[in-house]
Amino acid sequence: MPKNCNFIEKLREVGLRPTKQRVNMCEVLFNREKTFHFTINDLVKMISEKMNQKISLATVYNTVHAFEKKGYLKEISIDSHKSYFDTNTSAHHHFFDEDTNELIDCDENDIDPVNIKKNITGKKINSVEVLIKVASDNQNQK
Amino acid sequence: MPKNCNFIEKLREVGLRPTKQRVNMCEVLFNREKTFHFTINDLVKMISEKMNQKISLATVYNTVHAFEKKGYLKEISIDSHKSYFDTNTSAHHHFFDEDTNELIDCDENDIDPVNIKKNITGKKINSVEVLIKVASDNQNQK
DNA sequence: CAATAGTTTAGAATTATTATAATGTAGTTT
DNA sequence: AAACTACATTATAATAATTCTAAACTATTG
Repeated sequence: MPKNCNFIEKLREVGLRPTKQRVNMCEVLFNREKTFHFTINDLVKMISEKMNQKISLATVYNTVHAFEKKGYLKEISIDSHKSYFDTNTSAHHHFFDEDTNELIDCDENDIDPVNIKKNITGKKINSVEVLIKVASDNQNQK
Repeated sequence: MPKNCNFIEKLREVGLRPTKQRVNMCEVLFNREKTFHFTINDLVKMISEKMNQKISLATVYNTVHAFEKKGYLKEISIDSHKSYFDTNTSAHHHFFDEDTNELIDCDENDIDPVNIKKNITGKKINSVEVLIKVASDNQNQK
């Protein structure tokens, strides 16, 4: 079976029509071993290059947000200038390499569960996320 | 002694000239019991109202960033649309109330230290921050 | 109090994101 | 497989957040 079948399936599941652009986007996003972190700009470049075909910025924004709303992508905000998306949508933690501006998944086993002893009264915890900022050892920190 | 003396001092320490606008800003920012979370927009409004005098957006941006660079303010990014600053610059964790869009400091004693068992090799950990998103109990989560 | 170095300001420029409206296309119907 | 329809894509315009600019202003120094 052609490798795109599952993407077409996936798009249909989510209620999106499997158009050429969206299938290309899926290949860039989901056709990989490891989870993948990207900015919208990264993604536009990668799709244009890999598929050597231009894709409109608006399409990328719309489709990324459609995937996000349906839970196939997750937004991670580092600071006001750096917003990433992650193909790993489960609750998990991140390293952020300040030297390379790279976002790296934290293996579930490499960090102990966060123990919150006291929550805001009357509220339910929806998510707990840890961001660990790292940098080269021999360098002044941010 | 006039209440502004310490702000003038503080500004001088940081290498900023104690102009009228900056002293006003300091009053809004630092003249309070509890730590204070705000967006740039919040701050402009508060200064204008409290001091009943207009202040330029550019001045607020410049001065906030000057304070941030010198370590008197800390940026906290919730998602790409919500960037907050915090007058508590020590490493600490936050609750984010998704109902009210309010950022709340987490008391140091209310959360156990985060235990990171394995770091990226060759890198030094600069900061570890936990963001706990909460919402009203009887409400569908984000 | 004059000189100067740094500051404030309005508005222009820039950047990231979203909206728009015309054109195009996937999927369905015939 | 032609044609229909609903949804997509696109270039561009609009909006929003932030930064830049250059002229007018002000705190400090001598």
